[in-house]
Amino acid sequence: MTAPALPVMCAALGDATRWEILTRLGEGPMSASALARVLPVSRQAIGKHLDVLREVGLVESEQRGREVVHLAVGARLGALARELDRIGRSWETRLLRVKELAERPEPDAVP
Amino acid sequence: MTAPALPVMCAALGDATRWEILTRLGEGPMSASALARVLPVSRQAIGKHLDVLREVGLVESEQRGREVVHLAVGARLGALARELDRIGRSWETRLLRVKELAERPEPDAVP
DNA sequence: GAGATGTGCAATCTTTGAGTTGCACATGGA
DNA sequence: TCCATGTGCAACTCAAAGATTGCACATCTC
Repeated sequence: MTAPALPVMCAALGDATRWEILTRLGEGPMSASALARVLPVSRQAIGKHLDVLREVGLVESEQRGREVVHLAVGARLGALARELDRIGRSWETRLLRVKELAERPEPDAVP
Repeated sequence: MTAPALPVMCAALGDATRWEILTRLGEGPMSASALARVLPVSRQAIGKHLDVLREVGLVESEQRGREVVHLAVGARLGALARELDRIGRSWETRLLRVKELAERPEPDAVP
């Protein structure tokens, strides 16, 4: 799967219920019904959240007998983290350059 | 400012227009009106997005004469990235442990 | 001082998304 | 075989979020 756009990835993580789900799935594989027993939402709602998370690669699902178990994919979260870190650094360096220019009184005009 | 909860941070980043805004602000300080001239949304809409971004610390604002200029805060994005990376790693290690147990045929019953 | 530009607040509209209920179907175990 | 459990699909409700328009006020510039 190709990496989804940043806003889509972040939107998938921008919901409290989905974080609850991810936290459980981070501890081990679970079925939608099992999640529904633990969390205060219906199985159908959880199913939709799992769709969203699977869409961006944060969750993988596997048929296991009668049920389907889901699991959180840490590697995908790590990839997102690296990308965000890269962007944050670029903002910082540009900020530094702007400040440097501001503090230098007469930086010479461009030839 | 104390770090906002993860879902809130991610929700702030989970919108395409806000990413547009952040991208511009990452290149240098801009006013809301200047952003509205560049982006295909009204100044008021941009103002609300800036509120959201400022709320989670991704943008800082400064009165400069008649106008208010805004700037993207890379450090905040870096902090989020580190936290996501930490969580992603924890998922991976748990996954490894589960697989280890699964591959070991008879790991002794709990006493 | 007059006009242009930038900002803030409020009311409104519209769409999206989270959540629910209901029903049909498959599958594992007694 | 019967029943409990798990899943999938569809229609519906409801609130929140993105976006717009309109107006009042401040401030820089000519």
